[in-house]
Amino acid sequence: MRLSQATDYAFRAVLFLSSLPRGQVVEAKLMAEELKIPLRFLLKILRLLTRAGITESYQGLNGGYALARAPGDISLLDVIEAVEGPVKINRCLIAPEECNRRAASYCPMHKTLFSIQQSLIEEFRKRNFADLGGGDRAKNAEGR
Amino acid sequence: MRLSQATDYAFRAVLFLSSLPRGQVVEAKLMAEELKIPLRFLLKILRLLTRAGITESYQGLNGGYALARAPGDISLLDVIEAVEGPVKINRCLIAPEECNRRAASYCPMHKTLFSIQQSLIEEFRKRNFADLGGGDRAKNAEGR
DNA sequence: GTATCCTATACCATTTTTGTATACTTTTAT
DNA sequence: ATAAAAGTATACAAAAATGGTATAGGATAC
Repeated sequence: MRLSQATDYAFRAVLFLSSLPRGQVVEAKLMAEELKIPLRFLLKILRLLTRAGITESYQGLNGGYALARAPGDISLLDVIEAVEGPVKINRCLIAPEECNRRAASYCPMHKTLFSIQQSLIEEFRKRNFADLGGGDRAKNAEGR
Repeated sequence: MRLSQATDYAFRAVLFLSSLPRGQVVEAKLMAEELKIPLRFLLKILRLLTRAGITESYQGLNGGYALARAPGDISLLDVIEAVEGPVKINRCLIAPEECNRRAASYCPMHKTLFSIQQSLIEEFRKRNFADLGGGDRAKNAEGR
């Protein structure tokens, strides 16, 4: 019942990028040092974030990564799903046929876990990276 | 971000016991067959549940397991904690020194994840095994 | 055209989870 | 008493997931 290390790293990376002036490009090597994340592993994670439209990548000299959207438009859920895939708190919610009693349709356990899962997802959706520390500077930079 | 197979088995076992008349003792072998759980693995899980005061065990001939409390007094959280230990959704919430930025005290990520964790825990605490399917029969058996 | 940066895929090591085996203790019925 | 039927305890093994690395290649600015 725990988020992976990769997701934790992803949070940090997005939080870091959120703290920079909008559009600022940073190379992965710098982020890796700053955030104490193994470079290769961070690169892998950043590719997931890019594929999910959370970050943008720039190849070549002076390349790097930047946020693809405003911090306020990136939720914790977005990052989690980009890295881990959909949030599913139990096996039977992933694939009903894994419920070896084949009881998914009427199993009360099923219904209850689904409901809890939905409220967890909602919690993750509610929080974005402007609400978090990094967002302050970003908000200021966008001039309020 | 998923409950373990062991926890899923534990849910089933408690749900099964909840569906029986109060105090009824059932041997592990029967439960294993009924619920399609490997016997040895189930025994291990039942020991965790017993240690947590959720089930009671009886040794010797005609021994087995029964619920130690009424289904309505057993929450999903009780079972999860018995099997997996405390619910901690991120590493930095387990051991602040694992936050390799040593920023636990002021890190906004930290605060936010903690708050989400608390509401998840609350959800798990709210649901008990009388509310679930098995509880019906149990409630009836206790005569309402 | 080359140095610098990202991309893609495959690989490996470690840890966690799931499941099994072995030896032992408790209890009850005979 | 004692044998059979249960649970207990610990250690071990297999499998899956996770974390991290390596290698080869592609894009871009200068």
